[in-house]
Amino acid sequence: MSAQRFSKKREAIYRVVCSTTSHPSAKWVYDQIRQEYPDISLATVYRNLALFKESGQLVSVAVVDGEERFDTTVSPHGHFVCTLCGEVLDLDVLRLDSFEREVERQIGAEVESHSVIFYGRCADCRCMEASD
Amino acid sequence: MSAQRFSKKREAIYRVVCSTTSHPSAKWVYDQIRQEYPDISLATVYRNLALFKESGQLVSVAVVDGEERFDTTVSPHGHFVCTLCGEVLDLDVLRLDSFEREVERQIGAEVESHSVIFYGRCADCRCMEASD
DNA sequence: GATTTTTTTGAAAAAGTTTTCAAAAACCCC
DNA sequence: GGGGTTTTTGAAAACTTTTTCAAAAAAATC
Repeated sequence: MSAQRFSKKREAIYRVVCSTTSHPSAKWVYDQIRQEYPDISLATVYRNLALFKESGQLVSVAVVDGEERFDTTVSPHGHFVCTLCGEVLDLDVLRLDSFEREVERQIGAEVESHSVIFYGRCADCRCMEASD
Repeated sequence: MSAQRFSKKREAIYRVVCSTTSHPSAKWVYDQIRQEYPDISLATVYRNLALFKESGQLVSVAVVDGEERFDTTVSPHGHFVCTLCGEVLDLDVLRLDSFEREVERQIGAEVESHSVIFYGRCADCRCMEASD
C-alpha cells in the first residue's frame, strides 16, 4: 500500500526504529541492526532514515548533542528535550494549526508543517540535582 | 558590561553576525570575515559562535540543509523556514510561555525555553512555482 | 616595559551525516 | 528461471561541526 519497501535490510531498519519510543539516533538504530545484520553499513542506515523521512513514515524531531533524533509517531505533537541527559519526550496535543494560517497571512508563505520543542531539565535530572 | 569580548577577531565575528537579518550560517560569517582577516580559521568562527550562543548574545534558530543558522535577536520569537530556498524569516510574537507551565505539569520537567518553527514555501518561491 | 599567566588561535584530527560510485541484490519480462 | 533493468548497498570521499593541542596573542603582575 504505502509504496516501496523493498530490501530485507530496509525492512529491518524500519522495524527497529519503530520498536522504541525513545526517539533514537541513527547510531542507536545502527547498533541494533548490527545484531541482525553484522555487515550492514552505517551509510545504509542514514540513507534509509532519510528515505523514510522523505516518504513521511518518519519525522526528524530534534538534534540533541549533535545527533539527529527520530520519531515514528508522525501525527503532529510537540516534544521536550532535556538539556542535561538528552532524553526526548512526546507531549500531548500542542498543535499550532491556527497559527499556521496566521503565519501565512503574516509573510505570504504557504505553511506545510511546524515544530514545537521545549527545552529544560527532565523530572529524573531534577531529582538528581536535588540530592547534591 | 556583558563580560568578555577580547580579541579583534572575536569582535569582528560578532560585528558580522549582527550586520544581517538573514540568519546566517557559520560558513557565511566565515566568508565575510575573511575579507577583513584572510588568515582566520573556520574553527575560530565556529568556536566564537558557540561561545556567543552560550553567553546568550546569540541564538541557534534552525538547521537548514545541514547548516546551523543563527539569530542575534535573542528576544523570544518564532521562525519560518522555506523548504525550497532555505530562507529563514522572523515571525512576530508567538510566545508559548503559558504552554511552558502546562508542559511542566504534564511531564514534571522544569522548562527553560522553547522553539517554534514553521516550514513551507516562502512568498518568493510560491511566485516562481506559479510561473512554471 | 619585561615576565608570567590566561585566553585565543590555527591546523589537524575526530565525530555525525551525506554523497559518490561501482558492485550486489531485487525486480521485471519473457 | 535466465537475461536485462532498476534499486540498494558498502566503502570511501566529502561536508558541517567540534575537539585537541601546541603556538600566538592578550591580560595581569611586577
